[in-house]
Amino acid sequence: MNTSADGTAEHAHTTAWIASVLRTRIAAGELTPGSKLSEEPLCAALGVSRNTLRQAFTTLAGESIVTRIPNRGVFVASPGVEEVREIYRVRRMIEPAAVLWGELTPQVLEGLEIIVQRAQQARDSGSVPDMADANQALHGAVVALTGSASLQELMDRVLAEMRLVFHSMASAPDFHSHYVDRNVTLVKQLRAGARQDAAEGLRAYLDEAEAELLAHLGSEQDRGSGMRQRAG
Amino acid sequence: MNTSADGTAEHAHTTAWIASVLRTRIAAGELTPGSKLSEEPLCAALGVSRNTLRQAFTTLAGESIVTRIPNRGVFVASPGVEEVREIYRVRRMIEPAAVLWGELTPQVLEGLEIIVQRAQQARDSGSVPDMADANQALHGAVVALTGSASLQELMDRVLAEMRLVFHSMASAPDFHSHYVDRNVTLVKQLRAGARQDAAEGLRAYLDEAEAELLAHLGSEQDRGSGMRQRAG
DNA sequence: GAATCCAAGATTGTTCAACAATTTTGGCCA
DNA sequence: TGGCCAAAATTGTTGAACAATCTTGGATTC
Repeated sequence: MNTSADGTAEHAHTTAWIASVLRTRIAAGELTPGSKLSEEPLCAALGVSRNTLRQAFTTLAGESIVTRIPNRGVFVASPGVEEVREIYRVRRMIEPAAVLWGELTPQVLEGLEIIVQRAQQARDSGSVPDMADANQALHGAVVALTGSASLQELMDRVLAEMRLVFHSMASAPDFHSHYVDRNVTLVKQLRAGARQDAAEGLRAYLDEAEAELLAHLGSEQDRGSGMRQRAG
Repeated sequence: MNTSADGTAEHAHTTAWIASVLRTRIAAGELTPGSKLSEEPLCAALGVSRNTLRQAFTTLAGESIVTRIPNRGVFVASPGVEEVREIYRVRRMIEPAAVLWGELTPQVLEGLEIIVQRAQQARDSGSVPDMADANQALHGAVVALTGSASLQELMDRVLAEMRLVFHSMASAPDFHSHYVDRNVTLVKQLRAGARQDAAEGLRAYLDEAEAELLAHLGSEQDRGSGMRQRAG
């Protein structure tokens, strides 16, 4: 019996639906990194069979949103130091590449401009979550310059993993406010067609952001429940 | 009852095993692009239950090796013109990026050198498959310069899709022989530390290769059984 | 009291049989 | 030939069952 509530769930969609529900809950921080997703309770809570839940698990594991340990269960991914390094390895490649070789149409530049303004407003009103959102939106839009759905998907996964990193931190200081101006500069350079400068500035920003995040992660050690992912 | 034949198949591995078997058969061209993977016959052939086969399908669909159409079944991916364009969008970003910003150790350069020599030998002996292999190995090794497992995984998927493109072509002309020298030049430039030149040459090569492949694909039209993927 | 070992219980991985929903097939009719 | 419809085949999902593995709690030993 599919969700009779609002309608859209005929036949052949419940697995994808369950995967999407879990994805959303994890992204929202309801299911915290490292926590176990036991089959029986979840089946009952979601109203699906164990088999379809397991299939949804397979989907999420493929997206690295969840970690499967044979015979032990599946856990919300809990990215640690090594995963953060990998995140920035990816970003340091594809973001500058997008800036150097992506397509810069007036419409796209307009979109970037709007996002940067949103970030400035968020900083003015002191809203850290809004600043984080705007920052992610901006860097996602940068990768969109490539016009590639695969790269966009990879970037989305990377940004989702970043959110997990933030969710797993006991204290979440303001990582974003002093990067707003850098983003303003980036967009200004793009508007001026200074791709080379934009790419270099972007790489410098990514180096700094990685270092700052790693420093905070190192200082926080392992207190809190979030057991780290085993090293790759 | 898992494979009792050679041993390694205790508990909790058959889904991954099945996925790997299918992956291999598709890569080898035994299962041709566009062909349908019906559940019942495959279950019988592989000796697994319908449920685990379906789970393997979910894994492969996540890797874009297979296309799932709700209520119709799963089919071996059959990349067409649009997919080829996407492949080269990705490659035109991450390969030059790897060349510009990857880590160039002497060991890695040595590895590239060896691959290029393999390509030259393949050309001398006139073996098109060996040339194709060497070409893929070289470009995979270029992406490995990034040090990023995620980017490597993306590149592996892209190269696998390229193989599908070749498998779906009725006639497979020699796409590689006249690119061997270009690859030699690329490695030479890397050895000399001329990253900028290498990146530009690489982008030019990718543009040419894409154009040539698209031209051949366009001339071949739709004869043959391989129905194209529906447009994205 | 702390550490070790072991059997009972719980959990995961897989199979099987069933059923609803949907698609495909094959024949009938105009 | 072309369209229409019921029968058959196929997919998506469920529920119960079982083997393998992990976890737990207690008894035993030092």
